[in-house]
Amino acid sequence: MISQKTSRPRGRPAGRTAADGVIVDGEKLLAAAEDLIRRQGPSVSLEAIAAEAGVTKPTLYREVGDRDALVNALAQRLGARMAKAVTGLVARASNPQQGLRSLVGGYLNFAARERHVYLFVTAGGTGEDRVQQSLLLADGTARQFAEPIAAYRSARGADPAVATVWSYGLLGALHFVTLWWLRDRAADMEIVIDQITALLWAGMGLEGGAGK
Amino acid sequence: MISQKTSRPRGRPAGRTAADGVIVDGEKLLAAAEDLIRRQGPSVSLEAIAAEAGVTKPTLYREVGDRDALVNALAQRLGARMAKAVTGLVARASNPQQGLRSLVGGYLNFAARERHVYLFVTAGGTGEDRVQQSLLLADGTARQFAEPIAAYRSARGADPAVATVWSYGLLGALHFVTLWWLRDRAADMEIVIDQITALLWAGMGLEGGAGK
DNA sequence: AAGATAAATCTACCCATGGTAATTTAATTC
DNA sequence: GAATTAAATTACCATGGGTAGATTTATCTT
Repeated sequence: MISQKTSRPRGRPAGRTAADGVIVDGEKLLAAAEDLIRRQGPSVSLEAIAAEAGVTKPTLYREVGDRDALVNALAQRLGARMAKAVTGLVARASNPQQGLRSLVGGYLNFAARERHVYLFVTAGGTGEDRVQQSLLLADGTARQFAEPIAAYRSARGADPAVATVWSYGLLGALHFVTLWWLRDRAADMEIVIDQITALLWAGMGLEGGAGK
Repeated sequence: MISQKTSRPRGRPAGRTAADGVIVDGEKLLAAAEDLIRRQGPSVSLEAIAAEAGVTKPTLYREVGDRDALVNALAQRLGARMAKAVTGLVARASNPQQGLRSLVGGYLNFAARERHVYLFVTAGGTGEDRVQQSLLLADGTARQFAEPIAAYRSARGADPAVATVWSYGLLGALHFVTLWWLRDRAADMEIVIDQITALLWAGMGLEGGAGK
């Protein structure tokens, strides 16, 4: 029961010239994909996504690539939006610990609000390279985490080389707790945020002095 | 190019009676599945798995269920083996921090050795419930983590309610770092183990006194 | 002991979906 | 204005999960 929308005529569409700059616009396709995923969950077919955007599979293909490419593209999009929302919150925090708490809370809230898209980009790949698929969203974010961590530690004479591993660790913790919470809703969100914040805060040694 | 093996006759197999107890034995199917996944990667078809075990799809179906059920069953198997291997290591550790380090190292090593099966059970589900699929392996392990964490904190007057969230957090951190390491091999394993151990050790506050 | 029923298995099929080839129409170029 | 290029569609193929029905052997009933 796909939207079916316009069902264009068969050949090259009339009236549009290459000099118009913006062609079919991959962005529009991605937006449509997101929309449909939001409504129908992370298992939508490419056919349905194409239909939602008013095109057909080959066009979707030419524009964004195969399913893995779509997951990739949406991961970047979601990552960017998420980063924007969260950094906004963090900036408004009154102290570092509150900042971390804002980050954690922002992440959880965002994932909850965008549940389906979040799942699509973190577990959506049917592709071969499952490692890559699992880390798509994390990769972008990890780099953003790594820099401040390294800087902070350098500033206090602690080894900054941990930054990459810690970034992936933090994101993994956040991700799993998010999944668990999305599934079970077994605890109040505020409490979960407090608990995971406490873990990460202590883990990064933001409490007292620097590590060895 | 499937093994093809025996190709049994068509009807009910001769000579076997229900009173023999062990029937076709789901365990054998699971072992065969693991074997084939090890050789061919986490994207094997059910058809291939059935063939590897010398049966056909419907039999595999009757015995273990659909693909999600297979992932589930293998997750339990792998989780059990992993737990055994790791607790063995932890038991031999000379002190708590070394114990944690053994756990981390054991996890990473095990995942590396069983790379394909690990990926099959952590990212193998093509099914609907992606949240569930992502947490399959973690669920079993998290319960085992939660108890000692709660006990430890109770013993020092700290709130034991964090145990569940922390368990998933720890496993998420371990999982993501593992995936990152499996993909990039960008650092020496021993160093990665040290780094993630440091994060978790501090995070759980095993260093100094108890939390608030 | 013969016939009826149950159990265990395979063969053959259906159908959804990802991906591609061939086709059609419009714009652009020379 | 014919030839070429661009942008779509329709129609198809291949793979793979899942299932219905056929087939053979064991067990049960009378």
